[in-house]
Amino acid sequence: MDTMEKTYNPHAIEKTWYERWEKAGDFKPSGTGKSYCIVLPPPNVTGSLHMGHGFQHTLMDTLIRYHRMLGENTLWQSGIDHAGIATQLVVERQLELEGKTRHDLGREEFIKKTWEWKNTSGGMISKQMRRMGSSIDWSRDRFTMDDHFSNAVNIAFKKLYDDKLIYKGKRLVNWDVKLQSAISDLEVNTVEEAGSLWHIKYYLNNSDKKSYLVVATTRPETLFGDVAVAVHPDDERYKQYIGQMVSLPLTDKKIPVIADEYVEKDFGSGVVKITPGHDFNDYEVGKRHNLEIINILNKNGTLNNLTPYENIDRAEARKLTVAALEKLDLILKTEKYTVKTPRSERTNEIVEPFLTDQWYVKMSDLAKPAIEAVKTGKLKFIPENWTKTYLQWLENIQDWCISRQLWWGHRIPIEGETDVLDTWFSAALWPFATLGWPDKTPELKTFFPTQVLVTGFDIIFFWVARMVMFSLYFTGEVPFSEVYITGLIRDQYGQKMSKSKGNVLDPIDLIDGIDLEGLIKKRTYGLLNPKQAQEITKHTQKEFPDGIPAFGTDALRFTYCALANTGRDIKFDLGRVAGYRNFCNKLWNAARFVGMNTELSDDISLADQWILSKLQKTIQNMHQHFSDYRFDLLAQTIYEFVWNDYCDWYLELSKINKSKTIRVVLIEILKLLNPLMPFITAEIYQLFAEGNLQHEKYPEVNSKLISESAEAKINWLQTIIMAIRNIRSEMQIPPSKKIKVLFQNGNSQDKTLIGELSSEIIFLARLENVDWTESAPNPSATAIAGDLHIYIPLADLIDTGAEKERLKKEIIKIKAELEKTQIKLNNPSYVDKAPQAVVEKERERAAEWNSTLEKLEVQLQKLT
RNA sequence: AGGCACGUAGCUCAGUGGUAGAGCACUACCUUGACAUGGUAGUGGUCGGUGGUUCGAUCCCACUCGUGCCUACCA
Repeated sequence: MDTMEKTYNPHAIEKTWYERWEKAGDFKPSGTGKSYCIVLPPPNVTGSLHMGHGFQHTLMDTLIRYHRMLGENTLWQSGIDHAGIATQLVVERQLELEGKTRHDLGREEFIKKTWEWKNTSGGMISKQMRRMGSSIDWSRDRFTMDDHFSNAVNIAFKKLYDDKLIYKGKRLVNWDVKLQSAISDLEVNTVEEAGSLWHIKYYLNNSDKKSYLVVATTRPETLFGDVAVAVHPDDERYKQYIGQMVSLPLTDKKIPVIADEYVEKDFGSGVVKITPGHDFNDYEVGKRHNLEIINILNKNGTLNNLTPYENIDRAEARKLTVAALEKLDLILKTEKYTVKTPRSERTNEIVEPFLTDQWYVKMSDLAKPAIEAVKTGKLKFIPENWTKTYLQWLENIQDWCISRQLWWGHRIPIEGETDVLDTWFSAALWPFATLGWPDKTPELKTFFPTQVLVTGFDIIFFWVARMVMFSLYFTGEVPFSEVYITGLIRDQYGQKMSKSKGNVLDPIDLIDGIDLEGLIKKRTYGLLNPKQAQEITKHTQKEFPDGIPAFGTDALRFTYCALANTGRDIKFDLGRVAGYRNFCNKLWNAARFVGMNTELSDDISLADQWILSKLQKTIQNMHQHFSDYRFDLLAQTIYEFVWNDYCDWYLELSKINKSKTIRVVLIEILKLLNPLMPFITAEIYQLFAEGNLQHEKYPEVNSKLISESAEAKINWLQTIIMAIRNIRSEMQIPPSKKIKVLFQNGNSQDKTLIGELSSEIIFLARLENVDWTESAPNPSATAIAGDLHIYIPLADLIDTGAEKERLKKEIIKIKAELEKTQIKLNNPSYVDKAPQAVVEKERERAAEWNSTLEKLEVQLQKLT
């Protein structure tokens, strides 16, 4: 077929297809058949496509395309998340370049500016998603801040409020001092950092300065907010002091010694300072003992006028406090100590417990049905073990702080409120609000509940659980019946891909290729630390001395599928992409070969029967793996069929006898592969068939075409061929050298098949001819296949020494196997207790090996 | 502290209560009639360790050693 290049060129193929599909409306729901819907986890409006997206989108698209080909009414609902904090930070950073803050603009103006940013630079990702081949009906694309969606958010908020599931409360929250906003528990990461534990004297009697209690703390600067010190009620050392007063250092204040079980006797000194305004535990202790709450911080993390260090940041104030205490000789000792520091996921600032008014969703009642849904099997996690993670969190759930002191987001719909809602509040409505809720739209009716959610385990709490709760609450339905949890893509060493590590790969670069210079530029762009940039440049140079070649979308998609194992880490290895690029090339050339052969017979040969039978089993496995979400096995199954069965054997056999089956099977392969590799399959398909591949029906098993006898026969052929090839190779007989093969003995099947398949044997093993013999020619190389002896006369070919070595090697191998088998068979309890069939099979094996061994030994004798 | 994974060939990973697999890498040979992004043949593993159940364990159970992650209020 002269239209096909010799080498597969992804760029040329992928250029035009997507646009064609999109224009033709190929991705719109068909409107007929059973409905199938996946909602896309909405990428952040600030985001660009990273490996995690590429991976998850590929899996979703593969499912979507598969179900579309099953004839289902298929919708992949896409959209973008307004990403409150992330987006606000981006726009603020831009203002910063102009020397402005958002406060210079004012709220209205700032929001306007953010919309402008969204409309010009936001949503870059949808362009990249098209490059990945994601078959999305873009006309249904949604944005969480669209009018309709915002309305849904308001309705949801009001309903929760009216049902008393939303309340406003003054309590300690996690306060991000940089954002100057509350954040939720989930947005706080606890990291272990080197710190100190200061042992501070709190005098019982300030005037004589003799007796004191020792308080151990990691945060001495908060002592200005202390309202008590606490000991364990059973702690004999301190029992006598309970109820007495101590002097708070650096102040004139007297605070009581209280008893509370929260105190661990064995930790530190066994005496804890109680600072209800700045510690979650102390807050609870304070509530139990009716203690005052003193706030000593400003919103920006500096200390306030209740302290001597007004407007000085916490960290600096800590140093000053310690110095002041040291000066008064109030520090008994300072221990090195690993502190669990809460840091904001967004800004990486140390989060402060801070007393403010915030809005909360009461979670316990919402959680119950969400727990039930999983326990009753209405909602299923795949892999199953995530069920436990989900349940554990829901069973211990805390109320959710949903107000944020930001400007970009859904404003809380109540009189006089300036706060906005946590982005995850709107995200929790995603599966039904995108389909039209609260209106009773046809889409909602048709596609909700959806079938499966594909996402990473990192947002099970943030998103999955909350969608389930809200969905059950607002619609009475689970939002999806299955949740497929993917692993996280890491680099080839198992490291998380991150900008600061400089190990990020861009899916688009894997598709289009990138030179070393470009890659380094990308990886080091915007890095503040020049040393870091040097490091990254160095390891990038080492790893990609020639940059990254263009692998094409199909190869990348196939790789993602092949790597989708059941574990939680996926090490991304470029070698795999190259391998699957080669697979594309293999398929391409197989098609080219098929195209070159125009004169095809209608006869069905044994090889045809065999490949058709193998095809049925492949089809069966593909369906099975799709329903199990085993994308890795999906990839493996079709890869093996195409390469090992179709190319290595069937097309080779076809060189003797070309039938139309070579085309038939190729077309079936294209259909099977299309959901994984939409571009190359579409390109090849148009060369062989009319119509649109993605509208074709996904192949179904035709059990009439399964032929165990054809498989057995070809299997026999393969054994014979491989035996001869093995001899050729080990005897160093050049491939170009045509040789003679002689058969001896053999059962009736051997005789029939040799008669039937002699030309195949001659062709595949590169023989001059085959013949039967009464006795082994001497010298000759020998292989035994069951009853059949295969001889290759050596006289004019090679010295007998090599053959003797080869036979010895073979004999050693067989002896080892035989020994294992005999140990088993000599064990009376094995023969007694193991199933009859297993024992029988073992006996047959032993007999066969015995006979083979004997024959090989005879042959070895002859040569010696 | 609790929970969850993982440990199989040099690397990345499948897998099964009954003969241990793939891809990549490696070795040798081959520019044979689609494909050198290829072909053919091969090397390579006491399936983390110990014990138990079983006729039989890489697989099931217990313990153990490593690795990673998640949750949690020891200042």
